[in-house]
This record gives sequence, structure tokens and C-alpha cells, in this order.
Amino acid sequence: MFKSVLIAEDQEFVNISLRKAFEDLGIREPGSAYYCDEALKKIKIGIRTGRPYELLITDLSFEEDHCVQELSDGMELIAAARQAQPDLKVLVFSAEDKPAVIERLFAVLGINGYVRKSRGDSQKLKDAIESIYKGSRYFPSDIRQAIKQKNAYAFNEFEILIIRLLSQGKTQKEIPCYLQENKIYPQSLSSVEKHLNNIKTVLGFSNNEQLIAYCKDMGII
Amino acid sequence: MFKSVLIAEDQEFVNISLRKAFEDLGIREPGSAYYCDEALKKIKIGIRTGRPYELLITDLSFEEDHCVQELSDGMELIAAARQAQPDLKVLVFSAEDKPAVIERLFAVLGINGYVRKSRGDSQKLKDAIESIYKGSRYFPSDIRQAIKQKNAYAFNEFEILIIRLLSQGKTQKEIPCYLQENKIYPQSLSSVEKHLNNIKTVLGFSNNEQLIAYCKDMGII
DNA sequence: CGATTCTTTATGGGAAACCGTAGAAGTACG
DNA sequence: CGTACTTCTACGGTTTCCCATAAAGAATCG
Repeated sequence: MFKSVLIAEDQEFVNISLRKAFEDLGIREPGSAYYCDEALKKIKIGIRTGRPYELLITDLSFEEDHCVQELSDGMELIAAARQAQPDLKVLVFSAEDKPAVIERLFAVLGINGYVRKSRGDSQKLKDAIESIYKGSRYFPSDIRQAIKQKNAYAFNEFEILIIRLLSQGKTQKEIPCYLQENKIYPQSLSSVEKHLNNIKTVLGFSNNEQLIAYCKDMGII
Repeated sequence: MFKSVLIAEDQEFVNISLRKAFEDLGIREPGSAYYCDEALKKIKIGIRTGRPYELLITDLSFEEDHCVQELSDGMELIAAARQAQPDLKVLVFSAEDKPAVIERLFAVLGINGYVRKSRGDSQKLKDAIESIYKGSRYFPSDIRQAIKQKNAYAFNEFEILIIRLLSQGKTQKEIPCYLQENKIYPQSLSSVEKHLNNIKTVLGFSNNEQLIAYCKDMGII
């Protein structure tokens, strides 16, 4: 079993009971951090002192407070941690349920496991740790299914960009200028229109407002 | 101090450590539920057997699973609980940070306290319970401030309705028909336009897409 | 290389949204 | 009752968006 794990979690109740759960699993004195920066620092110290952590278990959202932080959320922490220590295993423990967000964690950040905070999460966490220790990923089938069902349309980068620009207040007409300035292809208004129209047709939406609402719910933007 | 409290929380880690925290406060055997329906049932039993709960501490979001439930989230639970037992004190313990949602909890549901799951939540929870026991509300000033700062514009019911209709795919032009059918005033397209325009001017938004994104982030829709 | 297919771009007509104006209806108050 | 004020409604001109069509350019494949 893992010998040294690090917990990054700002909810005090959860942080404490996670620590206790690990001690019950025979992992003594798991590292614990309430801030992302704090967690990264501990990881770097672990590397430097020749006692690197084997597993990072982290939440995604961390509350902002008076202490200004470099890393503002779990995704940034994971990216920074992996850069510092590429072989570090990462298990995300979060209440997040947006399909697109969870999918990105596996696809882009290459996490080793995801457990949703919910009923029976303590058993799932144990299973996940075991799976990861054995070298396999832990991607619960119910979440995988939810992603498939809900994420009917596979948005590409370009589409996500124009949707994000719209949601930031750019008008459709202004978008071609932005694309030209940033040398992003395609650039024409026609293409922007066509992509938006295609998405709306496939998903059965009748206006941009509905599309924005959908993307917000799914965590796409 | 309270003699009987009920915990409604589906995250196992949190549920267990909440129970432990109450026992440390001298409240023996706090009730505990992992489903909203289960919580309501326990409240009703408490009334019937002459041993009603004094305090309900509940999360807002509950995971859906194979067990089909009548009540799907904490807000519905609170409403139902208050209907069954109007004098029940309610403390919400959630990770929710959308200003509009928290505000509604106090304004519409009349909850007695709100503690956000975050750093130092265990101390805040103790403070909240004490405040509520003494008969005053627990509405942390930092949250109150965040609501004031972020919620620059006070949306009225009519405005929220038309924003919601837009986000559900109704075109601006179709909305007057809907308003007429449901006998909601004002009904004219002009009024719909005028309200939307006013909101966007005040908030400095340039299109409906940006407005929808904002309302989603704030929890207004 | 040519043929096919897909994507990007250009264009224009029609629909919807935007915006200002003006009149009608409702409300508050002396 | 009249005046001032606000809100709602109706209308028209302008802009933006929507959508179909067609041409130009890139990718694939025999």
C-alpha cells in the first residue's frame, strides 16, 4: 500500500476525516494542506528531501480568503504537481458533477482516479486507492455513463472558444476580428455562424441563450 | 443547548464527522439521514412521538441514485420540514457559494443560519449553533458582503422569468405569447425588450449571452 | 494527377433583435 | 380632481443575426 499520501482539502471536516481514514488504512501521518500553494510546497519539499509523496488526493474548489494564493483551484494544483513530480498519482475527491469537467480531468490532466463526494464515498475512496495502487485508473462506471449520456455533442476547441467569447459579451459580428487578431482559423463570420448553427441543430436548441445555459450546466465554459 | 438535532447530509465523510462533532458538544445520538425523504420522515416521526427535533442541519445538494426520491434537494427538504414543523430551526451547511442562492435561503425559506463548507468550518458551525440556540440568525458577514458586492443588480420576478424563458430556448418574440397565456403582466414585447436592455445597461453587458452566463454563475437561474 | 469530399469563405434576402419616440394606462399625492 | 410621475404599449427605422446558396480552397484516395 502507499506509504506517503498528501491530502489537499480546505473543508475542515473532510480534511480531518480523510486523515483519519488513511490512518485506519495503515498510512501513518498523511500530509495535509488547506491551501493549494501549501500542498505544492509540501510536494516540492518531499522531492528535495528524498521522501516524495506517492499519492495526492485533492479537492477541486478551494475557497478564496485573505491569503492571496498562486494556485487558485485543484486543477492548477494538479498541473503544477505533475510538472514537479511526473510520477505522482492523483486522486480527485470532489463534489463536482459536471460531466465536461470530470472528463477534462482524465483527458487533459491525466488523473488516476475520481471519487465524487456522496453516499458511500468512504468505500469508493478505499476502492479507488486500491485500484490506483495496483496501477489502474479509477473511473466509476456511473460517472462514465453520465458523461456519455449527457455529453451528446463533442465540442471542439474552436466552438468552445466562440461560445466563451459570446458569454463574455462579444457580439457574433465582432468575433471574426478577434479571430484575425489572434490568428485563429477559421476566421470568417460564416464559419462562426455555421458552427453555432450546427451545434444548435444537433442539440435541438433554438437560440444562443439556451446554448450558453447548457454549456454552463455542463461545465464546458 | 439543543437536545435533539437531525443531520441531513449524503456525503458519508461529512455525515459521520458531523455526528461526532455534535456528540462532542454534548448532544447525544443526533439523528442522521442520507436522503431528503428519509430526513423528512424522521422529522414527522419526531412530531408524532412527541419528541420533535429542535434543529435541522442540512446540505443543499443531494446526489440522485437508484432510490427515487420525492424531495430532490435541500431547499425542498427545508420547505417541507417547515410545513410539518414551523418552529424547527434550520442551519444550512453547504459548499454553495452562489450569492443569489444563499440570499434566497434566508429571504424565502427563512433559514436560521448558513455555514459554508470551507477552512475553519468546524468552528463556524459551533458559533452558528450557539447563535441559533440563543435565538439569533447566523449569517456570516463575509457572505453578506459578497452578496452585496456581487449582486449589484436586484432582479425582480418578471426579469428572472424572461431570462429563464430565454435560457430554455424561447425567442424574445415568443415571450409575449407565453406571458399572455399565463396572464403575466406586463405582456408586451416592448416591455420584455426594455427590461432586458435596462439590465444589460446597468451591468454593462453587451448581449443576452453574457447575461445568461452571469445569471448562471450567480445562481439566479 | 484528377475526382471526390469536406471545410472555409463570400453574398444576399428575410427574420429577429435593438433602440428611440410617442402615446396610453396606471399610480401617487396634494 | 388635476398634476406629476412611472410603467406599459405600439410603431418604425436600423442593426444584427439567421440561413440558404454558391464559389474557392484544402484533404483524401485511387
